[in-house]
Order: sequence, then structure tokens, then C-alpha cells
Amino acid sequence: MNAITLPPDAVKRARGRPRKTADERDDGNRRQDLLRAAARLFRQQGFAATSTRDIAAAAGMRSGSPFYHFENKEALLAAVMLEGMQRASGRQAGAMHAAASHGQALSARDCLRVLVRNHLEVLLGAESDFIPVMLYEWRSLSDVQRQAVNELRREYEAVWVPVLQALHDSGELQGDPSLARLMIFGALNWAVQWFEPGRRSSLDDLTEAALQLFLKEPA
Amino acid sequence: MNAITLPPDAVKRARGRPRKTADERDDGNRRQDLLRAAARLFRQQGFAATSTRDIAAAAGMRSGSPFYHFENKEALLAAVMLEGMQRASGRQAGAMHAAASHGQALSARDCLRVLVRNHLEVLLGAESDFIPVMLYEWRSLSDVQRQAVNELRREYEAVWVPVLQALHDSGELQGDPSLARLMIFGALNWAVQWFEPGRRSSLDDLTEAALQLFLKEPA
DNA sequence: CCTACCGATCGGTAGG
DNA sequence: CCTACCGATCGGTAGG
Repeated sequence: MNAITLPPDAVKRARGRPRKTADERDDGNRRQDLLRAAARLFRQQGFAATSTRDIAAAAGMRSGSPFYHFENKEALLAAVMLEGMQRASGRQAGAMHAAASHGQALSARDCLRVLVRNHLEVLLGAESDFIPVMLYEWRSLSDVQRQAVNELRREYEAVWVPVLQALHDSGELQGDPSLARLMIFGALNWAVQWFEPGRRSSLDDLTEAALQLFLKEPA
Repeated sequence: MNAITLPPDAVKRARGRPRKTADERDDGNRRQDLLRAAARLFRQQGFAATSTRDIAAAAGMRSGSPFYHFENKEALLAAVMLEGMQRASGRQAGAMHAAASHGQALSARDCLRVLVRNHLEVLLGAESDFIPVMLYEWRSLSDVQRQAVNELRREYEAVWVPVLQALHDSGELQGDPSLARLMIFGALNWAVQWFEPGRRSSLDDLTEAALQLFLKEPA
């Protein structure tokens, strides 16, 4: 009667590996491996120039296996971008919180310093393939996916707005703050193209150079 | 005796289209058509995502014909970039010359205004696919081709150096001028990602916003 | 997650 | 510059 009450594939399942049921598989790890490999390759070669076979191989899988974790190549790209934005937003919130809890009153200038420094870290630090992929493979995303990523992106950028507004009010930032924000992001994001980690300037140097370039003396 | 003095293929030629000899073929035009089509498609879809068939069709040719004009797909990309840089440098030299010949003494600030305005025009104006392709398809170039493009690029950027140095000397630009140059280029080049021609801000608006953001009052 | 495979597309070429 | 074509590669799937 055992044979009758068991679900039809129970026997087959019992013959599998002993310590893992279907629900406990380390799918999360393999998925993460794929994401990391995809981020690195998409950044180095671009989305269209990277084959799903390349990604599979880099993650130690066979050519068909990525499609067990992701519906298609585009979904993998979207996942890389979403992962990147989540990390970036998390780091940004953490950095702002940590800075604010040291001394209580944080000047707008110091706020911007924290934001710039964190942005450069996200862009150029260790494990930094995700955000560059988001910045430079935007057009490879479908409309629906673009919208999803855009929402996280807007959240991330929204944190900057009151800081820049305060700097504008104090005369430390001249001109339309929203145009200034676009140009500041451009100046920082462009560093992806020329920054070399061990060379000449550190991320701290860049941060100070940016503040010097963008900000005036307080009136 | 006419028949004897004519070159051997004169008869054949005489049967062809009446107004064009082999040497007068509009090869230049067809090549230019390919370059224009390639620039537009490379910008919209990226180099790897654009097939040579797409480009041929956009130029009104069959799939094999681009290879009559260019050795391979990479050579077509390099040609787009070189063409873009030549135009950009030409425009830049013209703009500086025209500005300098109005009043004799051009302040460093006015020089920068001319350079920024011209750069935005090259980047965002009409026929503006070539430079964005150069900026965002850099990695798709072979080393040899990269070097060739890089030479033109250095020439273009070299014009900015003394201007920024002068602004630094007068206190209008703070911080290391070479880092400032990289960040200024970044701020401007990023506009490719967000600028919409008919919308809100004009290129003149952007130019003034950039100067406001980057420059201090003269000491 | 692997094996084996498919249809489509791609860069490029020979010959005219 | 076109026609006709080739070998290679690609995203993705069925079945286990």
C-alpha cells in the first residue's frame, strides 16, 4: 500500500542524492555564480558580444544550464542590473546612516561627500561589474525590464536631490540643481572609462577633486 | 583612327551609363552611405547587435556588398570612429578660430564656452551618431584600430588643456586640471544618455549650466 | 543541471 | 556591387 499512497515520482526522488531535497538545493549559490559571471562578461565584452555559453562556462556549467535559472538571456541581464541597483541602494543608505550617526548635524557638503564617495565605490571598487553593466547596457533591456530597473534607479538618485538643493540654497552649487545632478552623475560615471585602481589617484582623491570642481565656497 | 586611339575598354564603357566612367563612380558616396548607416545602427543597437546585413539594407545594398568597401565589420566601426573624430576636430578648430577672430582677446572662460558648446553640438546635434559610437563602442575596437583613433582623440582633447590650465591659474577652476578635464568630459559625454532635442533645455542652456557648475568667480 | 539537438542568423567569400 | 553560398556560432528546448 506504500506504493499507492506515495506520489508518483517519490521512488525516483528517493534514489537521488541523500542530503538534499528539491527545496534545499543550493540554487541560490549557482544562481549567484551565474550572476557574477554574467556581470563580469557583460562588462568586459558587452551584452550582445557575450554568449550564454561563455557565461555557463565561467560559472562551471554546460551550455544549456543557464536556462534552468533564467528564462532567457535578457532576463539574466535584467537580474544583473537589479542586483547591482539593490546593492548600490543598500550601500548608499548604510553610508548615509553611518555618517549621520557620528556627529548629529551633517552639512550638505559632507552629505554630498558621502554620496560621491559611495558612488565611486559602487562604480569602481571590488565586485563592481554590476553597475557599469547597468550604465552601459541600458539599450539591451526590454521596455518592461527597463521600467523595473528604472524604479530602483530613481530611488537611488532621489537621495541626492535634497542634498543638491540645500547646496544650491547656500550658494555652494550654482545653476539648475537637476541639470547639475545629471552632470555630476556623468562626471562620476565616466570614471568607469578611465579609472585604473592602483594608479595615481585613489577614490578619496577623486572624491575631493569632484567636490572641488562642483562646489563653490559657502556664501 | 578614332577606334585605335581609344583605350581598350572605351567601347564597353560607351555602352554603360552615359555620364559615368569607372573612375567617376560614386564609390565615395556609397561608402559614405555605408558609414552613415553604420553609425546610426551602431549607436542605436550597439556594434555586436548590428549585423552587416542590417547596415547593407539601410544603405540600399545586398548583404555581401559592404565587404567591397570595407575589409570586415571591425574596419567599418573604425572608419565610423575616425570619420567622427575628424569632423569633431575640424569643427573644434573652426569654432575656436571664428571666436578668436571676432574680438582679439578671448578670455579663458570664453574659450571654454566655445569648446563646451562645440562639444555638445558634435555630441547631440544633427548628424551626431559618430562620436557617441566612438564613446560607447570603444571596447569593440581591435588594439591597432584603437591606437589610430586614440591619436585623433588626444589631438582633440589637447586643445582643452591650456584653457583649463589658464582657468586654474586664475582661480576659476579648482583642483587638478587633468582630473577636472576628465570629469568635465564625463559630464558632457553623459548627456548622450539623457538629452532629448526638443525638450526643456537647449544646447545653449547646457553650455551655461556646465560653466556655472564647473567655474568659480575670477579671484 | 546535463545531453543532444534544432532552426536561425551571422561574418565573410568566390565568381562574375 | 550582386548572387549564391559556406562554416561557425548562437539562443533556446526536450527529455531525462
